[in-house]
Amino acid sequence: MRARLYCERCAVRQTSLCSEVSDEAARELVPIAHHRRIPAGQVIQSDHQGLGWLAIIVSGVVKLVKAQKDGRLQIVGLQYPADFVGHPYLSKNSLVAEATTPLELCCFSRTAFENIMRSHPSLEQALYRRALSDLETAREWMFLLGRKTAREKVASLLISMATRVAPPPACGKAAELPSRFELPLSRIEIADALGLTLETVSREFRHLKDAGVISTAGRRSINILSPAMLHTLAASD
Amino acid sequence: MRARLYCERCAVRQTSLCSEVSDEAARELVPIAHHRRIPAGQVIQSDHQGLGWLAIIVSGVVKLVKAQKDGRLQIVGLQYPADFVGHPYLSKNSLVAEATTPLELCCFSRTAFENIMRSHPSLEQALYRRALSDLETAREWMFLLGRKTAREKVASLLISMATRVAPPPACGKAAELPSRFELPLSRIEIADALGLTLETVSREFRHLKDAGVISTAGRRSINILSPAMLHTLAASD
DNA sequence: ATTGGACTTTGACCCAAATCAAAGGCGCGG
DNA sequence: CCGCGCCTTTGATTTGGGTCAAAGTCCAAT
Repeated sequence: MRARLYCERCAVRQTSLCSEVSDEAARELVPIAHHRRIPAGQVIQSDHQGLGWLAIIVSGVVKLVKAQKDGRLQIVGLQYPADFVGHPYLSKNSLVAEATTPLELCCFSRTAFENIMRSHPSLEQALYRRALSDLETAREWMFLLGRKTAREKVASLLISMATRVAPPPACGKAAELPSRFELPLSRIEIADALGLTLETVSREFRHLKDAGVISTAGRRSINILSPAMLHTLAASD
Repeated sequence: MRARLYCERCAVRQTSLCSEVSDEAARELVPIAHHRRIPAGQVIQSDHQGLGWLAIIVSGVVKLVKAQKDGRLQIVGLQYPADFVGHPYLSKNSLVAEATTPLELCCFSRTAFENIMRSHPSLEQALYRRALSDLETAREWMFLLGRKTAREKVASLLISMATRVAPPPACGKAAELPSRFELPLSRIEIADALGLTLETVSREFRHLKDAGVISTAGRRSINILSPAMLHTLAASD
């Protein structure tokens, strides 16, 4: 199984980098991989001067936060298992990446990784494709922020989180919503992702529960009672 | 002058692709370049099945629009002279690119361009960097959509358009706001870029004029009377 | 120069979501 | 098992920006 090529403990799912690069590139990556665990809430890269590392998420969720000095902040990206964290050729980005749940990472030192990238176009291309996919995600999110109502925003985020947190669908099958999943974000974080306040998020959760679309157990468990209704409320075309 | 390498009529400014790739790559690109003019308002790529072309903007502005069937729409990107339009390895994107002003493009057929890209890593890397830069722009924009007030949104967009529409600053100098520039967007387009309505945009223009920050001449000419005040109102940190 | 139509401005009113305020409940450490 | 914080819910009120409506302008084609 090729996923093992990276690193013994990296049971990263099929979609990860391993299946996108040439065998030689993968073989060179193995020895420079190392694991790391990060507790929830910890910042994972301030990344001064291009130092630090790049990583593939093995388990857990990372939020990318853009903040202003006046205290306002907006979550501008969520990275799930198999996603890449950090960018080579770092554009001194003004982002903070933070674990929203306990995290398992498969890390590569930045310089070693960039060296392999230079000699293996397939690796560079794989990252390029990921950047394009991130861009597409960001633009979809821009539509949500600019044009959707609070209700649609919450429904959309629930769908997107449920899809990404669930195990990947069998090859060739469309992704389906799980009937139950764990929220990787608190109410405040959901609000910061959607450009809302936590009170509004809470009220929309209440509405979804009253409408029989979802039910909750504890603070983080969500049951999706009516996937069809949820999709309708999300109004994603 | 290296800019000429691309194509005789491509007086694309210094920042463009030409200065970012190897000489050999640039030499291969020249023969496949061709020019095209596009009137304002015209859609420039629906790009079915990866056909069509990729282009560098020589003059004019392109808006990237994401629309839903219910009529809501959001501008999710603006491309200015020297920017790239379209993505290789096209991720069948759900975007429509449209000229907001008359446009001059330097076009490359998609397949020819991708072939050159495969044999010239410097070209691929240049596009990768552009994608990362687009991503950074998109995330900045997400903050604006999610967390800024109408006034801050309008001020921010004015600054960004004024900066990009102006001639590039002398090497080593910081970009400075021109005292006068032409808006590349109508009021409706500004509203669609900022997640507002055209009425709100109009009212914020009025406020900026009353406050002596800008003045207008005709529908599209803007005079920046107080760049400092404009920056303050934009609240970009 | 005239004129028609689209773009823009302005005004009046309304509503979705923010803000302010106060309980309530989950879960962790003792 | 208990109690204390913090996260979350709920309620009351406010408000920024949206909606609806009407007048005013720019400008391109006649």
